[in-house]
Parts: sequence; C-alpha cells; structure tokens
Amino acid sequence: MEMEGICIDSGILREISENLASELKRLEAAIYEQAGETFKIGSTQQLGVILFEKLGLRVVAKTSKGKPSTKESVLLELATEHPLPGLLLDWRKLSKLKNTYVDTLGDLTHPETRRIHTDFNQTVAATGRLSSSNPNLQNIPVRTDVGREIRKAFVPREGWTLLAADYVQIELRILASMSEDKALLQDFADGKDIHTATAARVFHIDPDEVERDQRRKAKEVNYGIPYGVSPWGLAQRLRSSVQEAQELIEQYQRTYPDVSRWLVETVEEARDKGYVETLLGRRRYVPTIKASNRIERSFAERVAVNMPIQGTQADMIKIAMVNIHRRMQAEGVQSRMLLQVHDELVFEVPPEEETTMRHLIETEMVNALPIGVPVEVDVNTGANWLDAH
DNA sequence: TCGTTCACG
DNA sequence: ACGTACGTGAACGAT
Repeated sequence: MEMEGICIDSGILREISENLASELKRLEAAIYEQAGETFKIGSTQQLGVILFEKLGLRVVAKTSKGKPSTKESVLLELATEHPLPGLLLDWRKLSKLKNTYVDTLGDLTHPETRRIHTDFNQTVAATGRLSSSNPNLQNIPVRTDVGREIRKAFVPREGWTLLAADYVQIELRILASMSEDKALLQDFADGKDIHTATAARVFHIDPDEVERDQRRKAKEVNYGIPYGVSPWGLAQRLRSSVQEAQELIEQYQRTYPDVSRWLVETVEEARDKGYVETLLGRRRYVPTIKASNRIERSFAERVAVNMPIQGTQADMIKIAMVNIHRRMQAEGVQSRMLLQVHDELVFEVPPEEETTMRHLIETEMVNALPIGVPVEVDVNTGANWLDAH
C-alpha cells in the first residue's frame, strides 16, 4: 500500500485552494473589523487578549496551562454574545483544511505518477491499530462540505474505479460479542438499526416511534459507553443537562446489564493481571490502574475497557487484509489495495474485476474473525473516494 | 520542543 | 473539588 500510493487530482485541489484563499481573505477583513485591529488570527495568545481583555468576553474554559481557552466549544458558546467568535470558527475551519490538506497534499503529489505515498506505522498505536503519517491519510476530511470536496481529489488510475469497503458499526458488534449481552446480541441478530433499537429500549417505546433526537441521544450513549463516558462528558456531547445524561446512562445500564457487568469485570481483570487483551490475546499493560491519584486511575480504567474493543477491531481488519491479499495473489488480479482507515479498506479496480473484487472483499472482511455476531460490510464503488461511499 | 487546536475512526 | 470518551498526526505560534 505504501509503495502503490494513491492517485491525486491536483487540479481539483488547486481550485479548492483558490476558493478557500478568497473566502479566508473575506473572513480576515471581517475579523479585523470586529476586533478593531489586526493581529495573528492563528495565535491563541493574541486572540485571547482580544477576546477576553479588549472585548471582555467570558472565560468559559481554561487550557491545561491555566490560560483562557479559545477552543471550538468555547467559541460556540460565546457566539451568542458577539459576532467575532462565529467568524473565528469559520476561519479556523477553512484555514485548517487549506493548510493541512489542500495545499500540503498538492505539494506531496509526485508530478509524474500523480500519486501520493503514506507511511503505515505498525508499532505505534497501543491498541494494535495502524497509524498513518507523512502524510496522514487516515484523517482526510469528510464531515463538512468543503471537507468532502477534498475527498473528491482522491481518484483511481485512468479507466479504473475506486472501491471502498467499510465495517458497519463494528465496535458495537465486538462489544456485544465480548460482553455476551443478550439484548445487544438479539438486536444485531435481528439485523436492526442499532441506535434506533437502543433508543426504543432506553425510552421504553416502539422502534417505529423513535424520534430523530432520541436516536441521536442513543447513538451518543452507544459510542460513549465503550469509552467509559461520564454523565458530565455525555452532557457536553448532547448539549443537555448532566441530570438528563446521568439518567440516560442509568437507563442504558438497566437495558444492557451484561455490558455493564463486562465493563466492571474488565477493569477488575486489569487490576488483577496488570493488562487487558483483545479476543486474540493482544495485550495492553495498564500499570496506572492502581495509581493512588484518582484522575490517573480513572484514565487507566477507560483505557482498559476501550482497548479490547478497539484492539479486536484492529486484529479483525488486519486478518481480513492478509486474507484478501492472499486471494488477490492466488487469483492473479490486477486490482490493488491502497488504504486502510481503521474500519475501511480502499482499493482501485479495473472495470472487469469489479464484480469479483466486491465479492472477494466482502467475504474476507465478514469472515476474517468470527465473533458470534453477524458482521456487516458496506461495499461501494465510484469515480473518487467520496463517491465510493 | 512544547502547547493548543482540530482533522479522522 | 478534582477532570471529564478511546486511539491517532499535523499545522501553527511561542519559546
């Protein structure tokens, strides 16, 4: 994958870069207008002086070094009180995308081959995941409109198509498997939309009565639980009261008692043995699980419950990658495996191999590591990375 | 080199 | 009262 690289359409990036440049220029003018002076917008220090001293806005949160924070959640809160924070949020979003992705990826693209080559690091992440660097191709934007435009610049070689295959809600399926939770196992066995199913159980209603907002809440709980989320943390994410968040967590614990038991037992196991492990026995040592400092200890407890899930997912996709590679060799295909993004594999395939590859990839991903829960994989093709989803 | 911020799963 | 969901990598500013 490192040597193969992936093809970049520099023309697309150049156009995005120009659009971003003019939009940023406009925002800069508006920001200086509101601030009443010019300054380095990217300097949190200079920005802090403007926001909290000159304009006298509230200090919502402090950084680890005790300075007034200007992070996104702070600016969001201040945006109702002054026009400047909203402009800064827009500026930060666009300058991040331009500087980190659009301009950098363009520069790193080989002028002849039009391809870009990352490093996949095998011995960095403590959970067993891969990481990607120089450049990191595992954090290419996708959540915003401009971000999605950047994905369109990742294209297949001439005449071929990109194929993306994603595990569907794999973390929660592994949680169901490891905890052997009856309700969670049943919902997956029934092929239900898991967040809707959770909402129905937690709110004691029919699945077809679940409202958008209830599903959103259930989704945050589902994803928060395997990380050991606190009532306060969940409240931040939901923008709800701590009270409501706490009730949601308690209701979840009553709904999925075996998950709750597994979380407790996994922390106990870490205390007893000094490590936790994945389904296949990959270990992570967590010595601070016995720390006298409560903050340090709590952190170790969250690490302990998260690693078996995240690590088993990493084990699973690695097995799938090896098996897919072997079969590609055996069948002598031209298709190439290009990227891995934790729960996703990206390939480029010639048109005549598309049907074969779709089937081969789905089969090997689904069957890589049997966990007693149905594993679902979403496979799509397209003219670029965005369209392949 | 460190701190802050923010991009992804 | 403490700090507050896990795992990463990179850009930028300050020192």
